[in-house]
Amino acid sequence: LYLHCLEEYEREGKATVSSRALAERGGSTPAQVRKDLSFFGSFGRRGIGYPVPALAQRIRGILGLDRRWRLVLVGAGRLGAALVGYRGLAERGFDFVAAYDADPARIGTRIEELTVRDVADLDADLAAGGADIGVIGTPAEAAQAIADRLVRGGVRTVLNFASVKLVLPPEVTVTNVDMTLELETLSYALARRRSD
Amino acid sequence: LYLHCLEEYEREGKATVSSRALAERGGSTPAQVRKDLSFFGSFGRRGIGYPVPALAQRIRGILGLDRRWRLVLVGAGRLGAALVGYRGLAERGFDFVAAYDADPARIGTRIEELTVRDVADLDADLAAGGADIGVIGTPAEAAQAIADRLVRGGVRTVLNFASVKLVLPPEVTVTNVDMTLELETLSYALARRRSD
DNA sequence: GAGTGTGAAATTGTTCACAGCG
DNA sequence: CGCTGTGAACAATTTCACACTC
Repeated sequence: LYLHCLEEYEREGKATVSSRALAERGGSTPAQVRKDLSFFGSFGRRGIGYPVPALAQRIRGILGLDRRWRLVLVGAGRLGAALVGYRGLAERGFDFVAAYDADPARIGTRIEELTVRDVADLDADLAAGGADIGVIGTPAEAAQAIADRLVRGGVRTVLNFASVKLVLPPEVTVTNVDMTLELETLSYALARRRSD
Repeated sequence: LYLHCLEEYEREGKATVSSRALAERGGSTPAQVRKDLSFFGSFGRRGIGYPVPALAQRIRGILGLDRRWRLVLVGAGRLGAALVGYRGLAERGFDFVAAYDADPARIGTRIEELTVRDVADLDADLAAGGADIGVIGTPAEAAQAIADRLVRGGVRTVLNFASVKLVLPPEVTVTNVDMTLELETLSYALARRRSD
């Protein structure tokens, strides 16, 4: 989040920014900003603030955004296609190198520069040339089996859009994006409002 | 999350479930489960556990999932189309009642049963028949202006897929889903692994 | 005996406030 | 004088442990 704010300031041409300014943009507090940033080192100058481009570059390094990562998509439905087509990801260093599906109607179709491959090829492909991040866009029922195959193929990081908690070894990092859950949270906010 | 676990147990036909079992499925701890559930009341029986269907129904009520909510989509790109087409949302009580876009090439096209309308009609449509939740699938640059118009039209709950922090009055509940942010988090996990 | 509900203890996270530097 | 970096105070959350019930 700090990086996103810093990049805004970069575009505005600001040379330095104070913890107070960062906090206002990021929805935080000045003390919180200073504590968070100090975890990784002393980037600011007293009396001046934080140097915008240098700190942005530093955070990019910390986050590993100074290199490119190889992504494979499994489940090339509309959501998957939306992701592959999203230019913002390539700009940030995330390259989709393959897309897979189990549906014969989808296999062979093109999404941007990728041709959708048969999910049966997944294991062999992973063995041939690895991937850094596996993106799961399959229905919930298929997600766990696909995740297991990704991990067996050497993938240690998974972005999961299926609405199930994946059970994977602890060395695998999983991030879940579950629209159902998000909407249920909003539903709770709406329900609260009505009864108050 | 507890509701999702309970529904799994419901499908399996289990009549009761212990805090320990819920914790294992949900990736939590037994004490945490008991504290969380006790916030809303005493649902369990000592020595037995929690009654699965009754508790699920109770949580649905708490979350407001015992009624239907009206959603409008603004920004009918691939992501938006994927959301409108996702059957899981209708099953949970979330109905898309309209979709809008600014691109003349998209206006008039169909997404499932919806015809994409001109975003210029948004304000009048909201005045005519309200919506509960606004879903923003526009590019980042357009998101704030659309959010303002949604709020002026009476929407008090927003699901935002654009990669910007929306500034809105405090009575409006915003949930952000930002793939870029999620992938950056995974990038950090990958970068950490390499340097350890 | 199994398992909830809950105060009290332990831990974790946030805010304060100020010394110290540019 | 403005603003960071940080220990100390404070607040929130999680875990413990046990009385109580089925």
